[in-house]
Amino acid sequence: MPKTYDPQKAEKPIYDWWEKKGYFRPQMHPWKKPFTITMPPPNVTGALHLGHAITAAIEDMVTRYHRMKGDPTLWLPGSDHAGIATQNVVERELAKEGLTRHDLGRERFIERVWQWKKVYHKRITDQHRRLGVSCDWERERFTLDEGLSRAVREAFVRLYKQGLIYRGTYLVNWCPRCTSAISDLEVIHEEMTTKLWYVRYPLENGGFIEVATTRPETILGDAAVAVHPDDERYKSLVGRTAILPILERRIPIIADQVVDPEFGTGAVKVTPAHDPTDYEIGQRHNLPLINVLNENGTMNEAAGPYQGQDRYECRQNLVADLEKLGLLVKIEDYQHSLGHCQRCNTVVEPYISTQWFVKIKPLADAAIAAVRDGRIRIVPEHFSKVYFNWLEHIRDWCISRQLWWGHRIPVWYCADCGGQTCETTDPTECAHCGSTNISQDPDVLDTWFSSGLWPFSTLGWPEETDDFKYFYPTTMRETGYDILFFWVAREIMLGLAMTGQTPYSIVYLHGLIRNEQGDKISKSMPDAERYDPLNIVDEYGADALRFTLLTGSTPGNDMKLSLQRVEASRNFANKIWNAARFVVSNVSTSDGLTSLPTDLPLPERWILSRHNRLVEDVTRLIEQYQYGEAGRQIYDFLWGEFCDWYIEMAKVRLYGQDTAAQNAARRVLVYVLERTMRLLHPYMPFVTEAIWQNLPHEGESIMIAPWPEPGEVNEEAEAGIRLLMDIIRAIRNARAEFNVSPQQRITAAIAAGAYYDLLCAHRDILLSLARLDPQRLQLDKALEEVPAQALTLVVGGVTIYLPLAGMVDVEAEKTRIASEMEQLTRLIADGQILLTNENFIAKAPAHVVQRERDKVESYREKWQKLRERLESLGGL
RNA sequence: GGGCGAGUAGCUCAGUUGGUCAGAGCGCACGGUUCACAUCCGUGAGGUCGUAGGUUCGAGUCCUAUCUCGCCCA
Repeated sequence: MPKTYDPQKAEKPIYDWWEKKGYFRPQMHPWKKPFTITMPPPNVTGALHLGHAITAAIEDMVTRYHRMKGDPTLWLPGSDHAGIATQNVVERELAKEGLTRHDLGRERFIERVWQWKKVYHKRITDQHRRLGVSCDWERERFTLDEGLSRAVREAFVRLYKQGLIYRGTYLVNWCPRCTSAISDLEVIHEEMTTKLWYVRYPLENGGFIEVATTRPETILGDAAVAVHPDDERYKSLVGRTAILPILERRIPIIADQVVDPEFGTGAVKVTPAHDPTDYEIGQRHNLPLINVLNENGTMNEAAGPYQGQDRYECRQNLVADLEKLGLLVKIEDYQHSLGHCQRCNTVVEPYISTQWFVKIKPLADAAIAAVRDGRIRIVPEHFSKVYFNWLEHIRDWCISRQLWWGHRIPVWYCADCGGQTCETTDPTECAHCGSTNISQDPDVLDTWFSSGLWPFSTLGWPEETDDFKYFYPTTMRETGYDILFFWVAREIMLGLAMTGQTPYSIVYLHGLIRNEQGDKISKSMPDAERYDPLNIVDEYGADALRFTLLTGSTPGNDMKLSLQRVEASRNFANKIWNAARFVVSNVSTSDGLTSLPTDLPLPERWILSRHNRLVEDVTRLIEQYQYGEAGRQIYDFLWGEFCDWYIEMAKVRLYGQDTAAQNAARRVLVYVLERTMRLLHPYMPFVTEAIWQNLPHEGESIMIAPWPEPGEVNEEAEAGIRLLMDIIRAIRNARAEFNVSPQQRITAAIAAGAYYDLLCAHRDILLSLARLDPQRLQLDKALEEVPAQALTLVVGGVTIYLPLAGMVDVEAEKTRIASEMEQLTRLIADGQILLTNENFIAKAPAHVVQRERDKVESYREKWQKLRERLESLGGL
């Protein structure tokens, strides 16, 4: 084993070997309940970022844990066609060649996207492999696969036939750059400072009414002016007619409750075709829908003289014209939130358009019930509230997109009778009149419609495949909280609607990864490369990145990833690598794992007890979804107990003469390290495999080794070693305080009292770890004579005298002891108060009271010993 | 406007059923070529756990109010 662990060299061969061996494929034992998790499919055109890395780290950790537990474990990978995002990317590529998708035509364009998909898909899966994911690549799926497309088709047809999917002409969110409708969720509201224009509309028969607007170009689509019915200022104007500037259309002045008298002048223009509130006013007052925009954001023929101008160009020109006419009163700064397209950041327009919608209320109600009655548990729990809050106020879901890349809407329109035909197989004639003069809807479905079927479409649904029957419902959905609505809620709704079952029983939500400054990491950041997971893996290793992500965060909380932490994790990998090196160099292959000698010495009983405790705690924490805490405990045990203490104690025995003790140490070193590597394996799969292969072990690979079962805890051994450690620490502390050189062996006299046997038995450990001089260590139950010029340390009933030659000033030592006694007096007094409190004695649990009593008792004992010392030094 | 979360050592953060919970890593200071590891070892300094009340024998841990920051929805 080389002196330094090199992840760059180690990781790739290990991964290839695992994959070749088929360890990622589950064994389907019908009598066992499987653990199933489907991977959130990354967008096929992107690159993996740290969000994917934490997803992979958590899901792989959970997967490896369950696999080792013996559960038939399936982690199913895949990717998403990501309609708008992918189409945008490819269109941008085409633009470089001076082409649009229309130049290629639908079929050739889609071919082009497939080519693109192929390249990026490979890149993403390679990146995932670098992270060590143990997913079953043979079951990998893509949302546009034939099988998944059939699932989409089936889901659409079923919902259509149940009347839960309908087509209608409504105001939708329209992105003029994507020239497509988008759903409410895909609109990003951003607070912005814009202008508020105050415009006077002339009244028929003279006078004016003044309105304020943030979008003057929509004046061209105005159908009315509205005021609040109780607004005294305008009461007399209601029912009269205003004349729209420029177009000179006659529009009514109406009264409606929704008008806010505080906004602007209290009178508002009403543009039913370009504003949701105005749309509702229009419905109530029977106003015409006057659409003034084209799909691409230019003005249409209804805009009169402005036809053909871009919406913002028109705005400018219109305002200039109003000014010329003397109708522009003033312009103010105005702060409000503006909707932007999630994919291209273009300002979204409310736009009248014919689209397909899912009638969401019935689905949402079922999804709410599933979480409310506990069939699905969300971790962390507080996200349930967020989930309910959204589903309770949900609006119908616009699922059609005016794109080419995606699942085409399976509805055919009849040119003869106008009827719609919607079937799971492509129809050749109209279902209503039998005409063959039918044509398919040109639009495609929202990507999230297919993602929403992911937990079962990937397993073969709607076919009753073996996989579907065995693995569905899946166990867990693990993802970032930012797509709780986009994805998780829709999966639950569609899962219940399609399969009658919840798609999983646990939703585990992780937080977002940010940089040191707390910014969301994005491709546009100047130092984005530093946070490219692959660069981090190259520099520190996949294990280091994974361990950092897993232990650096708590569920649902964002994490600022600091590269210093990744470095610390890399150091940890190297630390255990070296611990293994030490163990391997001291054991022979005959030091097997199966049986441990009975009658083990104290340090061995201690580390085994600590290890057993660890197994129990880690298992419990993982079962409670506290993955970070579990990982931290493994770290603390390996570094803080196994390396810092047990290995050091073992050295004393290994290099000593007692062969039985040597043997015990060797066996226990291997036993504990091997089992702890298994605990750590889900967190750091590569280094643990590399180490495990060097240790005596049973089986081919650590990733299919069984998860350790906890054994006995030995309180007595833990107490004994705790005392030894306290004594050693106290001596080291004193040495450092008095600047004794680390290599210098010092004299000590120890009055061990009741612990005489214990200390005698581990005299060599004391000598070695506290660097005492074997010739000048006096160890007795009690000491008859004690040097005056010595430092006194009282540790749990044991008194240690360190005559640090010439360094101890008796007067100073007396003062030090006195002040320590004073401190103890305070602690004893505090304890007394508590112990004389009847309420405390009566109400606190017995073990808490007992602990308090023991504490006070030990303070008293220590105080007494210090007092004796003080007296022997001649008091103060 | 509605909802959610966070405020704990200089920095980044743990602390899940209220009773060794006042912790870790990094940073800092001092000392170290101890035969696994300088990607290391030993020792140390530092926080009245945002603020004010309350519940309780006992509260970073529960309740109320409040301040600051962040996010989501409308």
